Amino acid sequence: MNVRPASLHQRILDDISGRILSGAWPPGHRIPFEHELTEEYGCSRMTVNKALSELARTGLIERRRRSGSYVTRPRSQAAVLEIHDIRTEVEALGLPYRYQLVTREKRAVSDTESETSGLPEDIKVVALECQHFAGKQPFCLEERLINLAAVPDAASETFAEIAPGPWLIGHVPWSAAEHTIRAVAADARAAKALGIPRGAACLIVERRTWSADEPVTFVRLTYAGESHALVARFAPQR
Amino acid sequence: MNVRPASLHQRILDDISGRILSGAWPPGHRIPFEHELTEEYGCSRMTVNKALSELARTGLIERRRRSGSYVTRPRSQAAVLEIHDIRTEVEALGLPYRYQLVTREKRAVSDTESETSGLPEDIKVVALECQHFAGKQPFCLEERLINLAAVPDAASETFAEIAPGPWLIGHVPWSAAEHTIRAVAADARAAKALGIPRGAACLIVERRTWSADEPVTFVRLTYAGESHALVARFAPQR
DNA sequence: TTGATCTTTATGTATAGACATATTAGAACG
DNA sequence: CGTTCTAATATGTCTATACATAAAGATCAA
Repeated sequence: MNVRPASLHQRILDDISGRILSGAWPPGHRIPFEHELTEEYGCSRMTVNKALSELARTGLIERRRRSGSYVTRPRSQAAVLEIHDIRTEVEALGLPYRYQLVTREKRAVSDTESETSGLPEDIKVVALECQHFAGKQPFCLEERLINLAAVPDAASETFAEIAPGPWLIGHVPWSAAEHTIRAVAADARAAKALGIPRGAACLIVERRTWSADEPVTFVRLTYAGESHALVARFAPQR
Repeated sequence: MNVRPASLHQRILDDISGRILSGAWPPGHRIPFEHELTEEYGCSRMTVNKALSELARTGLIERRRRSGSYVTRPRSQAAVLEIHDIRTEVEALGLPYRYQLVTREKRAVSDTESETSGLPEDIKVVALECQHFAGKQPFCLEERLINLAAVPDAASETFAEIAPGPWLIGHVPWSAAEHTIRAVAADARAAKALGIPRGAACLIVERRTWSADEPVTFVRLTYAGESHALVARFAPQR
């Protein structure tokens, strides 16, 4: 177990979440009032409150004034998907990573692109096509649009040496993102770029990124079907 | 904006996360000490501490004793993937939902199943194969193993009327889950069940579920490629 | 120079008390 | 009987204070 004695509010939190996760306290069950826990643990209300507030923030319990705190009913499975840098993914496989720029052009967003990317039509972008290799094998095809209004520096970057993903992380602050994940059959371009037959299953991850409500970039990553899986974990605590 | 005046610690939290998200405070930047914020906001240290502790818990800042608090460098994009009940997904498309049990047997976990599912070998399970329909079209193929040691009630449930997903939510407490998402070519069984040609691209979502460290269930959901996409959102704060 | 020890400092945890606020059960009233 | 008001109560927020603890820096000794 824990050699280092956990803090008191952490112990309270662990005790309660343990009872919920084990099913001893089913959804809807009213957990003891703060003043009851105060007595049970011989501590002040602030300490109990810290534990319960945290449980409420993570969604394990729900608090109602004047009424008490209740175990929540799990609704939808909310899983946390960690989306890593491609270099990191490749190196985690123990393979040498190589990046290669295929095309780069500065132009306006086309009609159809606007539709798939969610970027407004006619804005100026840098359009990139890149390949990521794991060893000799192509690992991922990247098609990207970068909004020059949001990231003017992108105009003077060639992206010959550095991949746009890591470059953007250094040039744009934290941002909101939306990911769409789906399976498609490889079209001619993807088949050629990934060295797979046309029609083979591919995993596509599309990401739209905003910073301060302004669209920053749209990227479509295409992985050869069997070569890549996304993993998402859900654990109510820690 | 907010009509209801936010609490003070929430305002402090919003101010700081705003400065981080806008890029005003880049990764690595040391944010003011607690005693400085105490003066700036004219409040007690506990209030500032509550805001900073929460920012640290969500990973936006990192706290170092004797040194201060620092804006963290975004490592990987962590996106929240909402995985809904299949009925909900289908009805969100405006289509009538239908569930159908295909096979149900009680048996031990096989060698190969143990490998893919992560369930220990030789434990007793209920093995199910089910279909979910959106209108007339097959929408999703579900293959599931339920650990009878963890969920003894599953032995006496036929699953003819209710799908195992919703049934389990009512019979198992809060749990941890791991999702794996990938694209594969449809094998013969999937092609038949989904009404698509062999080799067509399919999206596979596999979920392993535990409750209190005991494996509960393994499920593989196979969607016809174009018919389904997963969406994950990332917003660092609220 | 190196290593051990002390000091300082910012965060980590906890307390006891205070007042605010939402909500509900019950009382009073029409 | 339904409605309105009131009092009770659990949570929400905040303060002022206290001591613990980890770690950076300074000091001193080998």
